[in-house]
Amino acid sequence: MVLNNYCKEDKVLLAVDCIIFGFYQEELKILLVQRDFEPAKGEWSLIGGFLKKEEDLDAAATRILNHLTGLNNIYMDQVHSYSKLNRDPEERTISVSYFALIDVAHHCKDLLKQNPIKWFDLKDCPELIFDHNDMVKDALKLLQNKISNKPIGFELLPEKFTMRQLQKMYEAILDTELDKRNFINKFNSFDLLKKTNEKDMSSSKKGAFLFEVDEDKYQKKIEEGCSFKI
Amino acid sequence: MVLNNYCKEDKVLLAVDCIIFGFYQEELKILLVQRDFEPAKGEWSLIGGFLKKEEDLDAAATRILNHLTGLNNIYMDQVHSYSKLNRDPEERTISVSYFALIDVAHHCKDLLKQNPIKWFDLKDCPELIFDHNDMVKDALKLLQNKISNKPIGFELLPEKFTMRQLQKMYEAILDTELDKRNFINKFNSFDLLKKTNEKDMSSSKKGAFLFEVDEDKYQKKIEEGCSFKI
DNA sequence: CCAAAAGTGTTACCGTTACACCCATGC
DNA sequence: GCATGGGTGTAACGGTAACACTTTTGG
Repeated sequence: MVLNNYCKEDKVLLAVDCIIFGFYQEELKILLVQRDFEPAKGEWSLIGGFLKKEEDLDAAATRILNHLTGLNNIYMDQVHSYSKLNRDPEERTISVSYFALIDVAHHCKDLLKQNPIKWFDLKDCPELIFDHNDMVKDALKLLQNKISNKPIGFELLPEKFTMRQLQKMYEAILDTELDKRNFINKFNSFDLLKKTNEKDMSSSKKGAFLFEVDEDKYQKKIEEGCSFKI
Repeated sequence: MVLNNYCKEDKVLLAVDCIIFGFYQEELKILLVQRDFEPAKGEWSLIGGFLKKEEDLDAAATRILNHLTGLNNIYMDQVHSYSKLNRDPEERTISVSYFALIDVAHHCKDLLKQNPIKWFDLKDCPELIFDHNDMVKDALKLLQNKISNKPIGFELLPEKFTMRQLQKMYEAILDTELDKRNFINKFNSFDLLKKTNEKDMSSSKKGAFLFEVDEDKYQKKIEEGCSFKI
């Protein structure tokens, strides 16, 4: 058995593609870029780049995201590696996908203007190049799975949010409707949130109380590995 | 924004490492190889190889597995990609891990003799080279997660098996004890198995009926995406 | 005063869990 | 005849799901 029979010629180009999710107007959004170079110039694509010698995959994904959004400390998760022989017609490329959750409000709007990037409703996502549509599907599945077990959804919301926003976010991600009272009861049972004295007045006359994550409790619960099944 | 600024020098070596699970003696097992070359000669390692130009990752994993076990049609799932800068001290290598479920009974014993490979109790797994211990942990987590939602565990068993074997396999994977009656009731509610007229006489005097998967129902249920929460 | 969203508890139902005894047979 | 594992059903419990009315206030 020979395991170390590798050839330098078998080295490949490694790309990182990011499925960037956002949430506003009660919809799950995805950030896409219009390619300004061949092949597939003018078509929509995930935001991506190539792995560099001096970084690992997580660092590459972070760099690519920071470059396009100006944000640091973005929540990210590796999803899958894609390697079909002709997925990139230009050159053999393996791509590792990451999904990212970003708070659209924090996201620097200037960069949106400087770059040919745009938020799309996930439900209204255009045809993407290569196998990027598959990547989006797989990323969504993983997100749905993750959020059903860990309360990572906060990453999509501003620091303070209403219970209704939180619920709508879950509904958008899971593509389902949830009962208002059951949702609140369930979420309160997790004991993760602090009620603030502030109200959001933008969506009703009465106003809705804003909540925020109790970071101490949040960290503790995550470490304990509690179940957050919604 | 420049997305296509890749350099040929950033190409990397891509490895595939397989976490091969088996099940016998009521224990979850893992197949490991003792390295017969430097670096880390003599240490235990996952079974792996390098991606070749003309194949994708799934094909590479299949090839590596077939080479060592002689088996085809092995159940496999990609787990994760590992890319820490110095994970392989010899040369920058990114590794994509796969877990595989194999029926140890079908697995050709000659290959075990020809090669420095050996089955270990997962609980008794030695220190492995590089980040292979992490790979095993991650693979086990994914397996536990998968088997809680899809009935893939059959892949570890011979074609015909007793309910007790099935239960012990779940117990081994999930590292928990299950109630005999509840397990059988639950599993029967999935309506996936056919009772045969044969009995396994090896573990009791009365003998235990052998069951087999009803392939038609199995395929249908998988497609429908039914829940198989144990 | 009315429209529109916020906020709040209780009950019925169903799935999960806990649990014990008889059966068949080889020795 | 007895020790060993095989096979079976029911009842209590707990979590999930269904459900409606009152409150607030800007216009």
